[in-house]
Amino acid sequence: MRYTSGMTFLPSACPSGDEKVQLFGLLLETNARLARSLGLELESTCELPLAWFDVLLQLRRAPEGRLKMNQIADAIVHSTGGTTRLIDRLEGAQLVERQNCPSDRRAIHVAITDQGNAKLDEALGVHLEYLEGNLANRLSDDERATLAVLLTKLNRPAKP
Amino acid sequence: MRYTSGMTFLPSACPSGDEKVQLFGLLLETNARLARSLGLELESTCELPLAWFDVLLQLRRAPEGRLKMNQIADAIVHSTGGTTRLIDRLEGAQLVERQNCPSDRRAIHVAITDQGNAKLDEALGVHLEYLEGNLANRLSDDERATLAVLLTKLNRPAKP
DNA sequence: GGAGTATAGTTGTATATGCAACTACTTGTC
DNA sequence: GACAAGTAGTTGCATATACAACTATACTCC
Repeated sequence: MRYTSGMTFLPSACPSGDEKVQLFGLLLETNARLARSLGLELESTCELPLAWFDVLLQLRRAPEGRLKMNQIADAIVHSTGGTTRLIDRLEGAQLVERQNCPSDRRAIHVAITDQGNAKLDEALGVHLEYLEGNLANRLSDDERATLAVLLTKLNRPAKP
Repeated sequence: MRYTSGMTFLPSACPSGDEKVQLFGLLLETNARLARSLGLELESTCELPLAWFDVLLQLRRAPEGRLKMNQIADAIVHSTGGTTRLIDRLEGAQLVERQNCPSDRRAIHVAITDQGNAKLDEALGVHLEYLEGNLANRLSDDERATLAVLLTKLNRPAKP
């Protein structure tokens, strides 16, 4: 390939090199790699899909260890339909249970069970080890703190 | 809820509050939100799924505008089987084409077509506008540069 | 207090993806 | 130069998820 004039590369139609486009691509790629490797790790050592782990973690963090369906859907960024079936599977495995919500009969409380807590503890062990080798390894304490700040800014919902 | 002693919260079995665990969760969540909103945007305005956009972008960045199947699979972080079928769809839409590789008859070159380039230009317009409103909006130039550095460190393959 | 609107969750259906088994080709070794 | 081992890509099958239509319940405003 030869370029006859100047220093531009594919000048006309190539904002693919744009700094923001690259950053966004990097975010997607990094996430995909980490999610995949962690997913394989959890699946092979705990038989726990990453999505299940995510649900259990959200539940543990929640007050009383339970959330409504739509809160889960939002927290794990799934559709409500997808969440229904994901919870079906978790309930089938007895890691969570559905409970009626007395104050709103449309709503469902999803609570983590003892089995779910035990499974989560096991998975957190694996996860922490994973993070030692893949996160703490690569970023210092300060860098991790900075990253957390930046991601938090990015994560805020869009303006109306 | 009351706590009788000290300041710990769910003390025994709760590294769910661990700083690294939180950071990792934040990364997954941020990514999921951004990917979803960009995907909806691209789909509704260009009829281009995010995965297709990703492939086209990788191809444009590649020298000669083409890559082998396994390079694509790696770049977009899919399995090779998944990539085969993704490329099937893109080829069906005439956005890319498969070409034989003369030096290795097992390999396939996937090249972006003129139609593919046109579609990508259209999508990049939408993407850039999206990034204005969702990335440039929230992070300064410096912050974006920092984020790029941190993600790059995170994105490196694990040690053997 | 009843009609209309909004919200929570589920289900039918379509699609996208991963894994494992497979074919075809290449490379290395003796 | 043939056989073993490795690599590139495809395919069968199972599964996970999204979207849209639907049901049931709650809220609002007249």
